[in-house]
Amino acid sequence: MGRGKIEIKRIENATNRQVTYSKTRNGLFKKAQELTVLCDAKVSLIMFSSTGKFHEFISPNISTKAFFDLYQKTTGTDLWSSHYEKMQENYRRLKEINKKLRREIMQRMGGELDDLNIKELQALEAKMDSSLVFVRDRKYHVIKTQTYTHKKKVRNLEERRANLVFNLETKLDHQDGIVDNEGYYEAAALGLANGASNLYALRLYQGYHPNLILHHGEKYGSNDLRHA
Amino acid sequence: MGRGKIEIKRIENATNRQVTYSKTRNGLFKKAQELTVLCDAKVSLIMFSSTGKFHEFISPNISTKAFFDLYQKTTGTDLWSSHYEKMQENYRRLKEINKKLRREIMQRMGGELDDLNIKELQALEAKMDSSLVFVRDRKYHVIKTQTYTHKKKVRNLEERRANLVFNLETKLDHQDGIVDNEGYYEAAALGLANGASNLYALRLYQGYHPNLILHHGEKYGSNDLRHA
DNA sequence: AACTATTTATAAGA
DNA sequence: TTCTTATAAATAGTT
Repeated sequence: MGRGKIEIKRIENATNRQVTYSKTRNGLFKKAQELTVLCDAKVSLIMFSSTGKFHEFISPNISTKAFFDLYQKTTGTDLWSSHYEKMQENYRRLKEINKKLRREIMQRMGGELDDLNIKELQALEAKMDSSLVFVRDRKYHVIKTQTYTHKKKVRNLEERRANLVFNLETKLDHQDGIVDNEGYYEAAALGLANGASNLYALRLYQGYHPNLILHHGEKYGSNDLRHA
Repeated sequence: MGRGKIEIKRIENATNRQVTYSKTRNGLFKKAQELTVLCDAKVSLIMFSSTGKFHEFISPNISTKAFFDLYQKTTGTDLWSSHYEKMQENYRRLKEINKKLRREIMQRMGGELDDLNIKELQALEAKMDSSLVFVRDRKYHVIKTQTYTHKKKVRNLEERRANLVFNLETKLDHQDGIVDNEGYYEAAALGLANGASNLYALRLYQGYHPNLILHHGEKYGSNDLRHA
């Protein structure tokens, strides 16, 4: 409808195409709106131009989501099932892996062993045994490192103590020339006791074996760090 | 547009409303089709009449699903999210659990120990140690059971051997009265050697300790099944 | 974006 | 629903 009739086929002139798109789109939206009001209908009209521009009309008495739900209910289709199925498959696989992991852990915790034969039990025991070696080695390494750090701290603190004692002795010498043991320990405590590691240093100084106080709940006499 | 102008408001006469719906719907579909062709556009037009009747037009160069995907991509909405948010949450939780299980296993295999402190390492070692006890106990139990079964089999086979030897001796006595050791063993082998457990029985009969042949790779002299 | 000649859509009636 | 037709509405080409 216009000055001349046009054939219904793609408009090759891009400008004309764009103008026609714009005019017809408005006409469609107007009609959709009229239909909504006049006939009490629900209309969803979505369009993308050839250049990808997006326009939408939807009857004001319904949301896009509700419209889609209605659409799917009416047509019996399920537009998200493909998405859902893919996820469901992933979920199922994850669950399966989880089950296996749990079983592996349970066995490594000493459960669910009933249907293992001797060979399997031996293999499991061997695995656990060698794993235990890893853990013990690691622990040994950590303790060694920590011990080294402690030793450095101790050295540092002993120096400070020596200085302290020296200063104290010098001072006392200048006062009345007498230094008793109690005074000695008090000075050491004042200088050193401000934290667990310092308590450790203090005890070390007093002649305790380091392993005795590194960790609690250990029997005295075990000198093997691998069993600490 | 018609014989008379009409006001844009709901048509109260149901018949008129239905007729107008039908006519306007056709007009819309025709325009949508024209737009698709003339302007190379993608159009989705879905409508429901006041009586719930459903009609749809969609540009032939795209599927409804693809259209919805395009719609969501363009608008940045996610119409499915509410449906599978719950599932996604479960999925996420399962993944988290899985990660923890893997870590636990890795640690029990002697890996990923770097960021454990001494306390944690000790706890891990203790756990693994006690688990090892479970596995050893189970193995011990299985071996004991198997040994018992073997013993029963051996008893049975020994009876058969005794019969065999008796028959043989009787036969030989009747022939020339001589039975040498080689013949003795041959007879035993004939009667017993038809499988691993029978080999076991045979060796047992020859006076070997069972543990020696139950499992390979063990040092002779270990009599503790818990270390078999 | 406006104009307008012309085509197209459709309201009312059959 | 469909057809007809008078008339309203939409729009192609132009400015």
